[in-house]
Amino acid sequence: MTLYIDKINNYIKALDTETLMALEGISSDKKYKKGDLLLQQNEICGKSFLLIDGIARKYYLNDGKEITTELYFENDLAVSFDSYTLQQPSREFIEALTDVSVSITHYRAFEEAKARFPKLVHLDLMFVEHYGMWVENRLFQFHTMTATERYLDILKKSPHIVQTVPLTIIASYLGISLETLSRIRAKI
Amino acid sequence: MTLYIDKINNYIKALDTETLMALEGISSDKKYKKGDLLLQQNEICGKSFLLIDGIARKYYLNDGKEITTELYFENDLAVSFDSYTLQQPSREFIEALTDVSVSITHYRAFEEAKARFPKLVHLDLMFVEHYGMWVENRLFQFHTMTATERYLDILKKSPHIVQTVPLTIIASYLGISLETLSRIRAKI
DNA sequence: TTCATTATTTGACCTAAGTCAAATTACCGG
DNA sequence: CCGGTAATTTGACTTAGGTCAAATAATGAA
Repeated sequence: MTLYIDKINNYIKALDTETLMALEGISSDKKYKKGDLLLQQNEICGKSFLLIDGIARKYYLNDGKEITTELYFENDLAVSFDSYTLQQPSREFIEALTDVSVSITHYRAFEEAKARFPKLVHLDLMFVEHYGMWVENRLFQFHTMTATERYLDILKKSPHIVQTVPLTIIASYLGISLETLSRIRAKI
Repeated sequence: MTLYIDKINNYIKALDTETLMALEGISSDKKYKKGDLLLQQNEICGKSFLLIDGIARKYYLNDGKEITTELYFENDLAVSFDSYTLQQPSREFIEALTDVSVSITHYRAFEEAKARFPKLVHLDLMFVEHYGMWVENRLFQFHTMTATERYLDILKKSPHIVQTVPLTIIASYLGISLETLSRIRAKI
C-alpha cells in the first residue's frame, strides 16, 4: 500500500510542465500554531491540506467525546473526505497537534484545474483510491482485530505515532478507553 | 449519500453517445447460480460486477471463519476494491447468495476506455468516491456504535438485508457472533 | 407428509473492555 | 528548583459480547 504512494508521487513527477504549473499555481503555504483548527465542525471542507511539517489529526465529537479518525504527518493529505467530496458541512474537525505548516489547495480551484488538465482527474482518482484502501484496511482492523492487536499493529507499522501523539488521542483512534490502552501497554 | 448515487446515474445518462457506446461495448452479461463464486481468494480481481438481479456478498476468511464485508443488491457494483485497484491477489471472495445476473466489465478494457474517453476517468472517480464514503461510514459505525445500534441502523436503512440474508451472514457483517445477534433480535 | 438438514434460539459461563475514582508521574512556566 | 496542571497508571467493579453446548424451529427433497 505504501507502494501506491510511490506510484502517486511518480505520477506527479512525470506530469507535463503545464499541468505541474497549474497545480503549483493553485497551492499556497500557510502555518498554524499547535491547537489551531484547520477545519471546524459544520464548516464545508473547501480546501485540502498537504502537511509539510508537523502533526495534525481529524476527529469528531460523539456525545461530548473526541473520537480521532486520522493522524497526519509529513506528506499526508488532510481533508474531511465526505465534506470535501460532497461539499457539505463537516462532522469532523481538523486540528494541529503541533505547530504545523501546510500547502493548501482550494476545492474550487482544483476542480477548475481538473477541467483544464485531465491528468489531474486521474491524480484525484489515485488520491481517492489510496484513501479508500486506507479506510478499508482500518475497517478490517476494527472488524476482526482486538484492541491489543490493533495497538501492536500501530507499534509495528507506525511507531512514530506512539512516540509523538498523546495516549488519549491514540486510545480514541484505536476505539478504546485511555485506561484500556494504558493496561495494554503495561503488559507489553 | 444515496443522493450521490443519483448524481452518478445522472452523470452516466448525460454522457455523450460515443462514451456511452464505449462503455456498453466493454460490458457483457452473465448469470451465476446460488453459491457460485464470482471471485476467488488469491485471484486478481480483473472484472467489476454490476448486479442486475439477485443478491451477492463479499467476504474473507479470518482463521477459518467467514467475515462478510459487503452485501450486494440490484444496481450495486461488486469488486474487491484493493485487488481491483492494485491488480493484486484478492483476500476476499465474492459469492452469489441467490441466483444472480450481472453485467461484467473487465479492468483492462475499462482502463483502455478511460484512456480514450476522459469522462470515464471522472466516472471512475465518482464510483471510488462513493465507495470511500460508504466505507468511511461503516468504519464510523464500528468505531462508535454498539452491536445493537449497528443492527438497528441496518433495520432502519436497509431492511431488505434482514429480510433476505441469513442471520449468520448478517452477524459476521456486523462483526458479532450469531448468538449475540439472535439475542439482540429477541429484545427488539 | 416426513425425515433430515440447516437456521435460529436459549442457557450457562467466560473474557475483553468500559467506567469511575484515586494515585502517580511527567512536564512547564515562573 | 518548585508548585501546579496535564498525562498516565492502577484498582475495583460492571457490562457487552464471546464461546460452547444443547434445544427448537424452519425448510426442502423424496
